[in-house]
Order: sequence, then C-alpha cells, then structure tokens
Amino acid sequence: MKRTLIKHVLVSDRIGEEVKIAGWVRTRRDSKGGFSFLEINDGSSFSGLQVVVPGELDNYQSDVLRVTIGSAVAVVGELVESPGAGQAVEVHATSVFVYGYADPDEYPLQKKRIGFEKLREIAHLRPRTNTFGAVARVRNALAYATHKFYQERDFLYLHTPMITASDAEGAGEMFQVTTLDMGALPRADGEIDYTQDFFGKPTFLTVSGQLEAETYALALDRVYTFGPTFRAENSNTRRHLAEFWMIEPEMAFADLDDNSDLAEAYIRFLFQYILDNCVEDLAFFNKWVDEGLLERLESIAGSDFERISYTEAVQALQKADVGFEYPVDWGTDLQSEHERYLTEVAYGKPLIVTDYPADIKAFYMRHNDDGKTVAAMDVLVPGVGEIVGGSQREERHDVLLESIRAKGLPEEHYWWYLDLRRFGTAPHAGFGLGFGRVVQFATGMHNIRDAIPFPRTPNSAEF
RNA sequence: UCCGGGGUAGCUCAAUCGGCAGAGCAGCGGACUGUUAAUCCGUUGGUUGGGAGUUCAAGUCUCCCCCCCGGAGCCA
Repeated sequence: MKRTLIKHVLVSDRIGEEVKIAGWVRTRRDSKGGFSFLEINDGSSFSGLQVVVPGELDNYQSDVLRVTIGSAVAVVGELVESPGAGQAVEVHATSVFVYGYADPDEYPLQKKRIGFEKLREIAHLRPRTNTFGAVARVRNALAYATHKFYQERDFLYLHTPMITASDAEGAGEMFQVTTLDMGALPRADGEIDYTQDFFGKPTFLTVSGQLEAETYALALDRVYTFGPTFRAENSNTRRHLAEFWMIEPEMAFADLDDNSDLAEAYIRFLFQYILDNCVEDLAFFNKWVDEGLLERLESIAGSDFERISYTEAVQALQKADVGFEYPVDWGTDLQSEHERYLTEVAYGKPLIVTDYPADIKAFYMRHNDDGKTVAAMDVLVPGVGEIVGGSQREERHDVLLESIRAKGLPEEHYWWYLDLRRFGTAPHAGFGLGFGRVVQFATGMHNIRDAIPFPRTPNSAEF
C-alpha cells in the first residue's frame, strides 16, 4: 500500500478510508483498557497524527508496547473523526510495523522541553523536535520564495565559485584552502612555496560571490547567487556563523534607488510568502518563541521601508536624547546601538540607510559627486540589525582603479574585475543578504546557530 | 578577541556562613484512565567541566585550563 505524508492525510477528506503513514513516535499513551495512543510525526507538517492501536493486534504486546519516543513506525489503518479534543481526525490501526526502536535510556529527546543549547550538542536529532522541524520548514519556504521572487523577475540563478584567489571585500579573515603538507611546508627563499600548492597559488574559501556575479550581470543583465560563504572571523555572537548562506542579486543598468527597491520588495515578499504558507509553524513560534512575531512579520510585509541618508541618520542620532556608548560623528561607521536605535526606536520599522562615507566602505562602491560619500545602502530591521548590505558599483575604470590603489589593495588581483570597466562598462548595482539572519528574523529564533541545521562557529564543527 | 554570566542526576534546576548533594520531569515497577506536557504510589540514578591549592571539612574559597551563553568589536 502506498504511503501518504501526514500533512496530506490531515487535510484530506478521506474519512472512512484506509491510509498508510510512517514517521517517528512523539509519545505513547497506554490504556490498560486494552489499547494505546501513538502520536506520530513525519516532519511533513507541524502537526502529527494520533493513532489508536487496539490490543488485539498480533504484535501489540511484543512490539507496540515496546515503542517509545523516537521509534520509527509505519501504520496502516482507517482514518476516522476523532472523539477526543486534541485533534480532528485519527487513525485506527489495523497494523503497526516498527522499523527501529529508540532505547529510552539512551535516547536524549523527551517530551519535556530541552534547552536550545543542549539541543545544539545533538544537532543530528534536534530536527525531530517541534521547534527545529518548524525552523527547517520555514527555512525551506524562504529558500523557495527566494528563487520564486528572482525567477519571476527574470533574474538568472548563478553559481559562483566557493574556492577563490581573490578577496572580494579587501577585508575579513578567510579560510585558506590548501593541499600542502602542513607539517612540511615547501619553502623558497624563506617563504612558503605556493607554486607547489594545488592551484599554484594561495586560495581561500569565498567570502562573497559578488565580484563574479558582476561579470554575469554585465552580460545577462540580472543574476543572483544563493550559496554558502565563509568568514574566519573569531566572532562569538548570536548573529554570526563561520559558514553561512548568502543571497546576492546583481542588476545591470541599475542605480542605488533600483537597488533599494529590489531589496525592499524582496524582503517583503519573503515574509508575505511564509505568512501565507507556514501558518502552523509561525503560530508555534509566535506562541512559544517570540510573542510579537506574527505582528512584526505582517507589519514588515505590509509597510513601506523608511529611507534616509547616512548624513540624515547621523543628524537624527545626534538629536536623540539617548546616552550612546559610542559617540556619533560624521565619518565613523554606525554602531550596533545606533542602528538599533534608528530602526527600533526612531522609526520603528525597516530602514534603508544610504550614501555612507567612502572611507568606511568597500573599494567597489560607486563614488558620489559630493566627493565624500559612496552609493551604499544598508537595510536595518528591528531585532536583527543589518540584514542587507549593498551598493551601486563603481563602473568608471579610472575611479575604480584609484579606489583600489587608495585602499592599498593588490591591483594585479583585480585585472578581470577592471576589464569589466574597460569593455562595455555599464552602471550596475546589487546587494548581499544573510540567509540565516532572515531565518532568524522570520522564526523569532534568538540565536543564528538555531536557524541553520549544522552551525559552524569558532571551536565548533561537529557533525 | 574584550567584558559579563554560567557548567551540579538522562533533561530543567536548587543547595543559606565552607558542614551528610536535593527536587521536578524522564526511566524502571505497580495502580488507574478515549488518552493528548495524563494522574497517583514506589524506585533506580552523581568523578558537582578538568587540574592544582587552602581547610578538620570544598558544589561553595584561591589559581590555571576547557567549554557554553549574553553583550561588544568585526560583519551578513
């Protein structure tokens, strides 16, 4: 008999019909009156299915009464309306097959709530909990919505390399990739001889696919990347991972306003999508994890983002009657506390801050006519802070070259990037969005380590 | 990396001034029951993160180390 996912059973009108389901047991409750209740979840939906197992089954004593939380079972039975209060339908089993038991002395999950920190130590089992099942489904929905959003707008999904010899930002610690024997590094003139390394030169895990994405945007007009990126920073916060997924759209013939429009439309689309498609999971998060979640998601999906310039932001902060730990001066970067004040207190909604001082931003950002600022934009959201960083790119060859030199970057690494400005250059713009931070915001999960299946952080690469 | 808070039973936590290491849940045994975080009775379960020191006596005080969490920096 063909198996049906529980999510489909729950919304079917197959009362009175025979169904087959399979999944993992959440609880078993026995009635000495001669039968047992099994709560079964297969991950297809937040809700599981209650199965009533009659004591008359051949393997009731031998198998069913041995079933405990975590066991994997298949059940065949009749779908009926449930007389109980907790569910609309249930299955009256005519057979129960146990694929695998889970020794309750050893199995670490229980009905009782377990702390997220403990669950990180058993990341291979935590998807079987309500919370992490829901996180996985919402994360999946956000990934699907991402592709849907860009595909519907004629963006081309681009695969950029994970191993790279260039440093996109000109800053930030990178993981080195090498096949050299670390215990016996080849040397030439006292330096490590990278001509003997796999690629013949030092290579690293990418921190961004942006520079490569620009090459395709300047040929195919609109592209986006969606893949893993890596930072070897010793960051120990609830918002940082050493390995995280990033989405980077890049558009040709576009300026900073087009960029802001895209970022706003994308973020609102994401949240509207999960509000429409993850109702049960979001209701769970709203009740148990973050009480204002639904209201916040609806508010962001439904309201226009505020847009201010960096200069205006600095003025607003200087006027604010708040004792900041860090002073606010034009020319220094906004601190976390400043960003939080702007998006959470001053405006109370997502905020796009544009036109930052050139000195504190990356070399590839387009210089404004004022000679001091660049066409950069950050999107700030309440609770998470900076969720998007982007810019219009410098398309003028001489200005870009000057910028590379001014930042002291190795010019020779950027020959192909500069070529884009020598041959058929065109204005273009794009941004990067940290996918984990979106999942964090969308679920209300406090720590980004709980928004990705297997988090990589300093000192932690288990599983 | 810096600052702060932590690490005690499988899990969540308590332990007063340094004085016999405890509870709830889970597990196990039993009772009861269309149950649904079931309930009731009983019961098993400890290298108090690791090491050194002070003391008659250390979960508790001192030092070193490891790990976790929060905030900051860096950033997405």
